[in-house]
Amino acid sequence: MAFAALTTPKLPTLLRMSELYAPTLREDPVDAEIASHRLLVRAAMIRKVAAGVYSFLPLGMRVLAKVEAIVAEEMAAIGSQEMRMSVIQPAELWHESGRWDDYGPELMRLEDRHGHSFALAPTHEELITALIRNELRSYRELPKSLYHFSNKYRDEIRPRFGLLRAREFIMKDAYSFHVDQASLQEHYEQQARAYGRICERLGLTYFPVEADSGQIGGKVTIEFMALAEAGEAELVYCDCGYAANTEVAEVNVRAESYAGETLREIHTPIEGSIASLAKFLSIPESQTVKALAGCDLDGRIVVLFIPGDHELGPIKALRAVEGFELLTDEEMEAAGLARGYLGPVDLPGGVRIIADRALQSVPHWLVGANREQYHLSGARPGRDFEVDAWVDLTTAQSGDRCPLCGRDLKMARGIEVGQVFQLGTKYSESMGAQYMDEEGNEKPFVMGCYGWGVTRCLAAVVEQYNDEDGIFWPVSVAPAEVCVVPLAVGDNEVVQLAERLAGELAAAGVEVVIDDRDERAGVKFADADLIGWPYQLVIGKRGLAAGEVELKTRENNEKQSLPLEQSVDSLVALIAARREAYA
RNA sequence: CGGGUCGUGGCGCAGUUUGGUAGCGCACUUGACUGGGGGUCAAGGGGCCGCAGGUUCAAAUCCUGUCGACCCGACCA
Repeated sequence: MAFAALTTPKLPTLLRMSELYAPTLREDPVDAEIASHRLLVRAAMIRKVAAGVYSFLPLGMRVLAKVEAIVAEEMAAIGSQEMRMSVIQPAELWHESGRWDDYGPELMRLEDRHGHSFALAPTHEELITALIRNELRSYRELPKSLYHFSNKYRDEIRPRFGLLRAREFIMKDAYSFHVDQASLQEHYEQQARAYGRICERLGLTYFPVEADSGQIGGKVTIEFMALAEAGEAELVYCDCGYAANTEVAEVNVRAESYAGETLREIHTPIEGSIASLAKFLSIPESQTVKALAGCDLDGRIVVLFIPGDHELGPIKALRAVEGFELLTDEEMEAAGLARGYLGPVDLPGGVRIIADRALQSVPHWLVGANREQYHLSGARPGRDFEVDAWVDLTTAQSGDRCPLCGRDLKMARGIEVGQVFQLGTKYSESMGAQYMDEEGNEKPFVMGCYGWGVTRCLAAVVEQYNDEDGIFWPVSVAPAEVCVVPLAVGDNEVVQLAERLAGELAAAGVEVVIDDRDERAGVKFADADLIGWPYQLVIGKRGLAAGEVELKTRENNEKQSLPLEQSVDSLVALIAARREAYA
């Protein structure tokens, strides 16, 4: 089953800089720190409306339209149908799913004049489930996959980095409905492959990574991470293809013993921290064991032990201990725990001990002695203390080993541009969305959902495609493919030739912008470099005298001379080839 | 939510310490020159100094309140 994509760009193929609303800025906006934020504002793609809220100007809009068209094509290719759902949603639906309360202050709420409550949609599971539950009734109609582009609203604690963490943003979200897990699995894999293709067509360097499902729910999930230093997510990856978010990566951690196996106390007149302990004993931090005191949902105290050179993974801790929260200094004192010198031996009664599974292979541990300025070496699980549970607790880091091939993992930062989830029956059960199977039994739909951050991926592309002069867009999403730059505006010959070439390129289907403003060369070059047209066709008296025009490739800033009369043909061929590379 | 910084033409900033005619650069308008990397000269237009109170003969400047923005933090013992 295939559907034509509805969201297709109807973009004029010949733009005039003299007419375009594109107020570029010479200076960086003060509040912009990262390249994408800085350059998208300077290049007149976006303007800030409020914290984390942006408008798109014509240039940004053209890029958006192209991104959406690519996403729409890939959705159509896997049989997902485009629709459009409302952004204002009745509170009742959110009460039904339980998320009116669970979502917390991040959910933007409003009331109408009658006092009825609404949510501004942060996502659309509730609405689509409510939509289909009375109208999609039979197994014969399944599977179904639907998607839409819409604004999403999330009242972030701290919006920042321009489009990367915004309170209003555009997302493509698809939802699928199935009779069983096998059918869901099939579409889930199609969606994941579509996301890979979208990344490639956008020119993004990316990793699909194992991830946590967070507030959306469900267990299986893959995040699509565009690599970028400005990204807020951290991932580990391996040459063998394995990649995972450090928060959930189940990797093999190296942990080591310190000294002999006899239990003995060491006087450590230092500040109670792993770094100072390792320094004091002149050992690597990996030979120490870090203890973290917390409590569970009922307030019962739990002490977690992890290899000293690692950090606690908060998501993993929550999986191991329901409602896990770290104790404050005061709470530790009240519980009689020695802050900075915590250890597993002779803890107060009733305190549970949960240890990272990597420590299972460490026969004896270097740990706190539960009294100020003393540590224990040779503490042996099973002999000196009992571990209640062995689980995976650490945030993955470089130097950990790949769970697939055992090689050392590397770390990178990334921007999460998309995520695919298997929801299962979470929403269909809580919201009573059922279909009738072959035997006439009512069954909850097995659901999947698939989010793609349209505005965020635009920022991700800029993060990967910028230099000191501005942006260099991949041809697939550039606001136009070629900028024709006539120099010497007073010169009729130059101007007329530029108009002719621009017209011929446009007629050949190339998206062209002509910089027909009465500006000096420097201004035109600076704007063209900033905005990031992939190619600049420079026409000036100098070249003309030799019967040549100049082609600048923005990606590498290389310039080449083209014979005037062949320039259109060769540029048309070049653009066709570039499009092919991103198709 | 905690800590910090800041709100002055469209943008970026000075002026606030020590109260007394609201300034600079860019942008904008007009004219002239100029024309291959943000040009030059000349003449212009544009601001209740975030908002609300207060002190004072007089407030961008001092006081109180309020709103907003930005940065750091909010698990990393």
